[in-house]
Amino acid sequence: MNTEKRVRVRFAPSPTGGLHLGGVRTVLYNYLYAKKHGGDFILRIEDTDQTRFVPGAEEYIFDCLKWCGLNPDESVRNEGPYGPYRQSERKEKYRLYAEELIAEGHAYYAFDTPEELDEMRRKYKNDENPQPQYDNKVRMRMKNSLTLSGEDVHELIRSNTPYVIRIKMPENETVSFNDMIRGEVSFNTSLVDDKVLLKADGMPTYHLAVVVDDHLMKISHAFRGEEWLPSAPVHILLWKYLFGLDKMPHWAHFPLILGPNGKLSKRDGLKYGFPVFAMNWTDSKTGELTEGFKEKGFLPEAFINLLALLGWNDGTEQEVFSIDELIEKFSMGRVHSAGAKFDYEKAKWFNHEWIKKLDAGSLKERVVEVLEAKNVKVQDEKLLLKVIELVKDRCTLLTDFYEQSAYFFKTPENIDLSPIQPKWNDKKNLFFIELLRNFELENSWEAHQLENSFKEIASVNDLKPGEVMLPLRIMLVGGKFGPHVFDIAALLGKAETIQRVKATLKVLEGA
RNA sequence: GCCGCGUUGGUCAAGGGGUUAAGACGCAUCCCUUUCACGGAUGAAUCACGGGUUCGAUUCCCGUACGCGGUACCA
Repeated sequence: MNTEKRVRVRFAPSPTGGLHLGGVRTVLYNYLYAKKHGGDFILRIEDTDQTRFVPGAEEYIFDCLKWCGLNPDESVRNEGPYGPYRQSERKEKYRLYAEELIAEGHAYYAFDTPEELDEMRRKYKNDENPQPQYDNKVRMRMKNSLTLSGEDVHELIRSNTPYVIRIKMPENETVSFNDMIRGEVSFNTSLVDDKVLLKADGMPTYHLAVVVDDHLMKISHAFRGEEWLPSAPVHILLWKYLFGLDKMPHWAHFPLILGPNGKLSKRDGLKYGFPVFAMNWTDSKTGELTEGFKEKGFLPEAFINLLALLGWNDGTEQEVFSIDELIEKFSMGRVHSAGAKFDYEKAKWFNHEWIKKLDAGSLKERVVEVLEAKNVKVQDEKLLLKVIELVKDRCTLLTDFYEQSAYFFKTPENIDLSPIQPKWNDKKNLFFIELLRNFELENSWEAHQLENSFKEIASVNDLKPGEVMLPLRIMLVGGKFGPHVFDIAALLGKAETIQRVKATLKVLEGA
């Protein structure tokens, strides 16, 4: 195997819809590995299935990667020397290799129609073999260049009979390779089917394309999800036949990210109320919107962090990592081999940690976005920064900034009086009238000063400060939450504070 | 069915022949706080099972069970 070549890794999604958590983690591990080793991260679009073309899906993938900060070094948007980076545009390249395999006896033409394939499956299906494969046991009974005469084959091709090219899996050989995460993995070739390499429309299947492109693009390390492990022997053999095992990239198959039942799916998200895609995705056919982590209020820093730790850790107790720390500390050897169940509670914890960790300046723009989406206008940036600093500890998702800070920028529409109304009395009313008078005379308008005079007036009125602090909070905030009341009043300013107290007092008096 | 990969608290997990089997999330209780959080403390909760190997297995080997993945002219 090539050990000294420049590190080049690739993420090869098929642009068919939303970009899944597991997909982003695959991107991340590829990216981290590339950056750690000073290599290249390539994005290759696997769009060989024309029936599954989804408009906008490719752009969406770029948007997601951009949001995550995992931009490729080479892609359809940033071509390197190994383009094109879209497989549909490389169509012509694959046939040659498929023909080469046939010439060497490693593949064959197959003319079986879909109906004939169905029939074969029906015929051989039984309890012992519920899903018959097109393999060494049946290939000699099918319509292909192994069973037909050379003349017949030529004639069929000449008459434009649709055909595919299948790999001819050897019988009873052991194919093994060394997976960077799992160690040696081996397969008996008799149990693997004769996968289609080139489809009737002339497009390659994933199996051919991945090998050819990894070779042509000089990929040094091929990383992908565990769902690909069963077809690895096909890829290994293709490497052996076409380019030589010594040129083959190093492999690693990442553990799956599981949902409550099996491989995490879009459905799980819907069912259990958490996002599965990186960003919002709208199905163009059904119009169905699937919510993304971004829109749910996740920071990309946290999203990356949580994904990195789902299947990997650095062996210490550290859990919060910046992307630079991840690049520094990542190693394939510490990636788990077992699947990890996604835990949304823990995901939120990561986000909370990142909100607490980031300073107001770095949070600013994203908070403005949240507020403006809810029609809260922010004019005063200095105020905004102070507000963020004051409330960020109590925001788990970015969207929480709305509830936690909107009242600084506009008078609350709903004042929840239920916690104070039952205990409201003349004594408290008098207190607030006096407090208001005091506020009017106050010059410094600073939290400590406000608190001191508040307590003084309370004791003069024979009230415990606690009895009137909650009412003040509700008058200013609208509910039982938020930072220290006097910090709130200080930031609200004299005029606004007085106005809010007056307004609510009026309601309470009227009741 | 067959093939492959897995299996440490509910979840993420460290550890890997001798440990009181870390830590985190979540949960519970308490402290702090006259709100809600943050923070701090404490607690409940784990090596799937059976055989080996060994003086000694959670750790190594083999089975079994279970889970997941694959079994398409989809990736």
